[in-house]
Amino acid sequence: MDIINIIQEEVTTTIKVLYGFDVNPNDLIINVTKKEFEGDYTLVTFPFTKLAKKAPQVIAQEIGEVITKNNKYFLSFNVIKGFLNVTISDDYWKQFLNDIIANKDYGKSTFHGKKALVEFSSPNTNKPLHLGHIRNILLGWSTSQILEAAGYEVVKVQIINDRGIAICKSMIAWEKFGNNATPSDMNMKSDHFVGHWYVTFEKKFQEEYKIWQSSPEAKKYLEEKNVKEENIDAFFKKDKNNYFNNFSKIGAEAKEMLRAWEAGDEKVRSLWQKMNNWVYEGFDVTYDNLGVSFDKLYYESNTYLLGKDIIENGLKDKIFYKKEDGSVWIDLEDAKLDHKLVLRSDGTSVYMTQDIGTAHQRYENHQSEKMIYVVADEQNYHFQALFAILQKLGEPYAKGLHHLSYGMVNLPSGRMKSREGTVVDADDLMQEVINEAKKASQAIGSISDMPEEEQELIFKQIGLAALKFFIIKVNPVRSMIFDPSESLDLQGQTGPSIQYAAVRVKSAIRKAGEKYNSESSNEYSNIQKSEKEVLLTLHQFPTIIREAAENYNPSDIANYCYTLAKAYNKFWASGLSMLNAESDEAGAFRLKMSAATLQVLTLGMQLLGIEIPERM
RNA sequence: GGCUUCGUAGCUUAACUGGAUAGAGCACCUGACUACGGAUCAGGAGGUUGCAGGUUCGAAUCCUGCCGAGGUCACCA
Repeated sequence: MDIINIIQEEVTTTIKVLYGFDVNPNDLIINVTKKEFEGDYTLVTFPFTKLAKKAPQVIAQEIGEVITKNNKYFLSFNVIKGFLNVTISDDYWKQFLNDIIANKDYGKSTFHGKKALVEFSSPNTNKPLHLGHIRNILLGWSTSQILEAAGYEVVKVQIINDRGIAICKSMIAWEKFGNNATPSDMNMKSDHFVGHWYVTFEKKFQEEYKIWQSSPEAKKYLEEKNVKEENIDAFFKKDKNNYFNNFSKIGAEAKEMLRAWEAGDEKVRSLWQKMNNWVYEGFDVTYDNLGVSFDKLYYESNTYLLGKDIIENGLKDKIFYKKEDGSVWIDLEDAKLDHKLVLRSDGTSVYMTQDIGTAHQRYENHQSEKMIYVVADEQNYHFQALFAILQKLGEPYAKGLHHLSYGMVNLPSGRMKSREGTVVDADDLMQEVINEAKKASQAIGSISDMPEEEQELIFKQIGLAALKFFIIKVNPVRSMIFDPSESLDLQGQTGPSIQYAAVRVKSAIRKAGEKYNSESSNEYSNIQKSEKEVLLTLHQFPTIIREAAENYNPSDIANYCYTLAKAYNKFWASGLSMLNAESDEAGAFRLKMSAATLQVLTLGMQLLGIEIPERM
């Protein structure tokens, strides 16, 4: 049984006996004792002063005396103000180590049969993935892993935004300027190829816009809009969308293509198919390199009409209302939101309509209690509204919806802007960190004896560990500044330094071989401070996983892994030898503790999508 | 402007959800490989937790008001 539970139980009954009142065991405040004090766990006794009518230090003293007498696991205690510091006996810790080693799933919860669906990535198909997607994908992936470790059956999905004006822009540009070129003709990764035509479209559009700005038509337009001479530049900058919709030739072509697509025009559909397939081919490579996959793909082209029937029904039930112009709305003021449009006056759907439909469809497909949307915080309001609507519709899954919102990734120079060419490409970035890992590794030379292929694999594992850890360690709610040079760091609070701690253990275990009889670890006495710190940290693992799952927060796992690696490194350097231990018991114990650390680090990092190499 | 999220060392960040002297990493300075892998460890310097009030045994954390930064307020997605 878990020592925290034991403390809770003993303290609860002791309080009842000594002072005659009940406390909820879960309300007790029990922390790991701070390093500067003696003890393993600390009970805070301030909250009991009123009911016990005694000073906190008196309560602590009294409780301490009773529980150390009653339970063999409590070796000793000391009291400082309202803090009762309890030292746990070595017997408990030795048993604890045996338990970890015996249970390869230590830290995970047992499967409880509930299902969680996690949506992440969900890119547009007009250009390649970038740094923003990487944060999204890493959060989605690790959240999925964490939920699974917390006992859920997890379905990983993405909805691919494969239709709309954006992809039409790529298509038009390719058709007009592409001369039927293929990605291999231009020696480009196929999603980058499609992105290239998207950029081309924007460039041509801008050129056209620029020329138009000095045309008679533009002059008339400016007069109509009453724009003053000195504001013209700013006006044109802001008015881009109006130009696109009302004047642009190339814009009209793109819009016409979208219409043709919606009408099912065969030529357009086949070009669309071709472009999208190029993009998917490229995405697959990126996903594969990142080490992520999905269980089910949804395509917007199949789902964008969903939801209309739900709106119709809801209209009958008076959940929605119709305005005179025929548009349909919902009043969300009681949810502290405003009125939201759900159908346009011409009867076509908006984003919200589609999302209502897909949520419904997904529940029908998977019956998942939880549905998690990993989407950047710029859409906070949208998801609040969506969830409120589904609530009003009485959807059975409405209470299990969660928006895993995360902050934008900014560069030291500010926000990424495609127009300014500051978007950090996902493929480039991965390549860069892998190269950096390679350089660093070759400088050390510790794996230079290995076959080149194996080395390359390890460089990749290290580089990706650096990138992934750098991003995941930040709490999702915070927007983060991504400094490329810092992400290449392999030392300090980084993925590679955690890998390194684990790799050293592997090396030591290999060398130890059969040197010690594992059973004799039970005879070890006098666990040292640096050993205890590792044990206490190992002990937190199941709680950390549970909390990370509850809070949908992978950064908890990342920070935990670092804490554990750090505690272990400290032990490693403490002078307590494993291979040349003072006794068989000590060696066996330390080896077992190291193996347990390796096991936990491996699982913890796996939850983040990070692998531990054999050597590095 | 309304709503909303965030403000912690020069920089990137943590704090078990109200607990002890706010903990790390980077950068800077000083040390440690004839011990199991130095991508490490030991130590130094660096903080009025944006500001001002309040709540209480106790506040980075909760409340109020300011200040600053992001996001959002489309018949776009």
